[in-house]
Amino acid sequence: MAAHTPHPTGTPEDLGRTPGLRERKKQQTRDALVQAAHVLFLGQGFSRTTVDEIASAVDVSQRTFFRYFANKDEVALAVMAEAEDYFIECLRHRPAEETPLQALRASIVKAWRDLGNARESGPGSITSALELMRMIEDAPTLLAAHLRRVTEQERIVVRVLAEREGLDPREDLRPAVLAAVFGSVLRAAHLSWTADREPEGPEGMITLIERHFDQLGPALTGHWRT
Amino acid sequence: MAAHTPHPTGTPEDLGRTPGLRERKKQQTRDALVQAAHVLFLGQGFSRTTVDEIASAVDVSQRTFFRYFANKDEVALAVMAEAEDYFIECLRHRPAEETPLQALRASIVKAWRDLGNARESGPGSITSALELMRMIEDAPTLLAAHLRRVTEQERIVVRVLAEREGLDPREDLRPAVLAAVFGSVLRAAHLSWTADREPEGPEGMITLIERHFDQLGPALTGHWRT
DNA sequence: GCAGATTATGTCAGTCGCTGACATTCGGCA
DNA sequence: TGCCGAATGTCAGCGACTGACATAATCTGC
Repeated sequence: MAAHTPHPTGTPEDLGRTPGLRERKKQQTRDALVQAAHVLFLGQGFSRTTVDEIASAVDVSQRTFFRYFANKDEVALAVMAEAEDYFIECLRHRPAEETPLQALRASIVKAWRDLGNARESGPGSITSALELMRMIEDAPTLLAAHLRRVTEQERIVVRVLAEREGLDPREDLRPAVLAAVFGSVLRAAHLSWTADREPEGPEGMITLIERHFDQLGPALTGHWRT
Repeated sequence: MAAHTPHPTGTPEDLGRTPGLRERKKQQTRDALVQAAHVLFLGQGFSRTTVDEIASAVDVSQRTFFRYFANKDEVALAVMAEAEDYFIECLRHRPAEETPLQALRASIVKAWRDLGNARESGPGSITSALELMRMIEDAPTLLAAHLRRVTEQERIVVRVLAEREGLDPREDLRPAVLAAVFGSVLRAAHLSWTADREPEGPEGMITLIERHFDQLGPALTGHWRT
C-alpha cells in the first residue's frame, strides 16, 4: 500500500525490488482471490463455494480466476504452499553435521515455529493454514489435491537430501525412503491433529509432530506387547 | 449364461451363494464397465477417454455408469482396490509371533505373489494393475484419487494393527506411525517402479519392495557419508 | 402363473469446473 | 503521444456429475 519508492525506474538496487505497477496489481488481485476464497470456504464449505462466487467477490471474471489458479483446489492450498516452500528453505540451510533425519525434524519444527511467530493473522497466517487443514479432511477432491502436492514436495526433499549427502538418488534408495517416511510421519501427525481437534495453535502442532517422531523407533522395532 | 440351478429358491445353502438374477446382472455390467474402461484408458489415455465412451461401449447410459462408480477415477482404480482388500486379508491372518513390521512386509509380499500366480490375464489380472500404476502417474486427478485411497487403506491398517497388538490407537501412536511408514515405503517402491520402467512382472515389483524395505534401517540411522 | 412392491435403468435438464479463441483495455516504454 | 505487449473480459463449448421423473426389469407372496 504505502509506496516508499518515488521513482518507478530508479537506482540499480531498485531492480527486482519495485516490480512495477502491473506486477503489483497482479500480486494484489492474487492475494485478494486467495483471501476471498479462504473466507468463503471457511464460511460455507469448499464444495458449496463456486469459482464464480470467488471471482465476483474480487470483481474479476471467472476466466481471470483460472489464469491465476489452475483449479479450485489450488487457491485453497495456496496458503500452505508458502509454508512448504519455507520448510524446503530451512532444510537447505541445516548444518552438515546433523544426520538426515535430524535435519528433517529440525527443519519442520523451525518452519512451524517461525511461521507461527511471524504473521499472527491475515490471509497468509499460520492459523489460516491450520484452519485449512481441518477443511481438507472432509473435502475429498481437496484432500486428493493436497496429497498430490505433498508427494511433489517429497520429490524435492529427495533431491535436497541427495545433494546434501552427495549421492545419486537413483543408485541409493535412502533419500527416497527417508523422504517418504518423513512425509508419512507428518501426515500421521496431521491426521492426529484433525482428529483430536486440539484447539492449540502452531505450538500444539509442533508437539504433536515431535510426539510422532519419537514413536518412529519404537514403532519399527520388535514386538509391541510387553 | 448356462444356468445350472433349476430352482430359483432352492436349498438353504443356496442363500448367499446364488445371489439371484438381478444381482448377477449387476455384477456383470459392473465387470463389463471396468473392463471397457480399462481397455479404453490404456488405448487412448485416461483424460482423453470420456465417460460417455465407456458407457456406450457397454451399451448403458451415462447415468447408469455413475450409479456404479462415483466418478471416473473410481472405475480406473477398481482393479487395484481388489488387490488392496486381499492385502488386508493377508495381514489379518499373519501369525502373532511376527513383529508388526514383519507382518506388514510378509503380507504385502504374499499379496503380490498370490495375485501374480492367480489369474494371468483378464480384467482383474495383476498385470492389468501394474499397467494401471504406470497410467496413474501421468494423470493428475487419478494420482490424487489413488493417494486418497491409499490413505483410507492406511486407516484400516492402523485398526488391524491395533487389534492385533491389543492396544488403543488413540493412546498409542505406534500403529499410526508404522502404518504411515509402511505406506510410504510402498509408495517409494511404486515410484521407483514407474520411473525405472523395468518390464518385469509382479516378481520385479516384489524385489523392488524388498529392496526398499531393506533401506528402512539405513535411511533412518546415522550419517550417510562414510 | 399373476398382481404388486422393489429395484435397476433411461431420459432430460441443469450446474459447475475448466478451456480455447478473440476482442478490448491497460500498463510499460520510447 | 503513440506503439507494443500483457492482463482481462466475453463468449461458446466440452465433460464430469446430479436430481427428478418415467419406464422396464426383477423379485415376492399368493
